[in-house]
Amino acid sequence: MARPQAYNTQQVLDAALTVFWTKGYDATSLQDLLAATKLSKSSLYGGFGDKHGLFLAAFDTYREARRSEMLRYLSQDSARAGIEAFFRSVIGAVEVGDVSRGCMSVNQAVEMSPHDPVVHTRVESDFRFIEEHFAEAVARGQAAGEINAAHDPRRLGRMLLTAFAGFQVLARARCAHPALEDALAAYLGALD
Amino acid sequence: MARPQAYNTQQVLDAALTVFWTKGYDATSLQDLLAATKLSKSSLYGGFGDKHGLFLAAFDTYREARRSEMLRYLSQDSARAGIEAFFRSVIGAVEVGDVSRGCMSVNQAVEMSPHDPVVHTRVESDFRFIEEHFAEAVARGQAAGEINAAHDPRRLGRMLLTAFAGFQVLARARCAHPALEDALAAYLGALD
DNA sequence: CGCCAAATGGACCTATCGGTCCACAATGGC
DNA sequence: GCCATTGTGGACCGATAGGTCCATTTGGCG
Repeated sequence: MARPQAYNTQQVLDAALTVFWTKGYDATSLQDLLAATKLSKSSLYGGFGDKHGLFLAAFDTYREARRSEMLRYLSQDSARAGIEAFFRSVIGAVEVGDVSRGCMSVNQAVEMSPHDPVVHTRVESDFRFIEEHFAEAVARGQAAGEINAAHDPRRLGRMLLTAFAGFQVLARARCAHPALEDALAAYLGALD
Repeated sequence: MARPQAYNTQQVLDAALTVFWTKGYDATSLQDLLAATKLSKSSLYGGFGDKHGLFLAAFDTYREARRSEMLRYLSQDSARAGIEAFFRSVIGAVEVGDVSRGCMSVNQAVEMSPHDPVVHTRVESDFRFIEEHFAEAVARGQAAGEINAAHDPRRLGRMLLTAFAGFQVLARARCAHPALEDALAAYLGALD
């Protein structure tokens, strides 16, 4: 019973996500969101509570998508090649679209995490996830003889996490590809 | 002739800087700035043009201070120890104050650089500065036998730049010290 | 067919946003 | 001591921020 909702929740979240990801939270106005989602104000507030609620919902779909994307890269046969491919995908994302969006978790680590405990928790969780899966990939690479077994996998995982965050910042600032390729080469060398 | 200005420009810039650095550009309101600087609106607009102008002026004092700080660390006798000390200072800044501020250039690479060409230019310049001085320090360390001479200094400089940005992001997100110490150890290992 | 409950459109609200303006205050030169 | 000039306080501005409210629509179920 009752009137069925006229919008597709996932489509709305995707549209909202694009705006939040590109412009950040504060710089995104309700107007921007209404224009992007084609929702009416009441539908937005009825369906998602408020701007912050919509943000969290959109952010969560982003997080989930990015996590599985990372796992897809890392899960290839060669763990070392997986790590390389993952970073190369970050480099490749620099020129997509007119604005480089970087990684939303990194962006939010900078923008909201310091002042918003709810966002902070999510960002922390994302970073832990990244670190752990890097460490696991490193261990796998070591077992396969692709990565120097003298290194502590957790240490390298933590190094790669900082590398990841740094790459995403430089990507958002439209850093030139060669610089990132050079850095990547150095990181891969550090695995030897 | 004419009435003398009642405020100290540098003090005002420092006060404004603290707010912009902590909260970011968009989240900082005129009210915040007037409260922090104790200026009247007309003095602020008369002296700095507008919010954006004040931001740029404050940002520039920040950039200059941070550049010389970096050089101070790197210029010690052992280039390798200088690099280590520099990164350790980033780690040490995590717990200062109630909000971790990170590096304003990194923060602005995320917040404004994608949409603001003027800020973008400054951020790019800062990153180039950091990369170059890392590379130079690496070369110096190689000449002194502290760093493996087989590495390309520019590559390592670029790696350390990504490391720097990553550290600052994690610092702003209040990442725990041990994780950053581990990452630093891995980076230092990569210099061997 | 008619009723109920949820979804919707859009008017409306207050607070605050960044910014302008002008009357007045304060000084150094004459 | 007065004038020219710059600095300052605060009233004022339109635009927009995020958010609420209610009348209307819409569809499934009895």
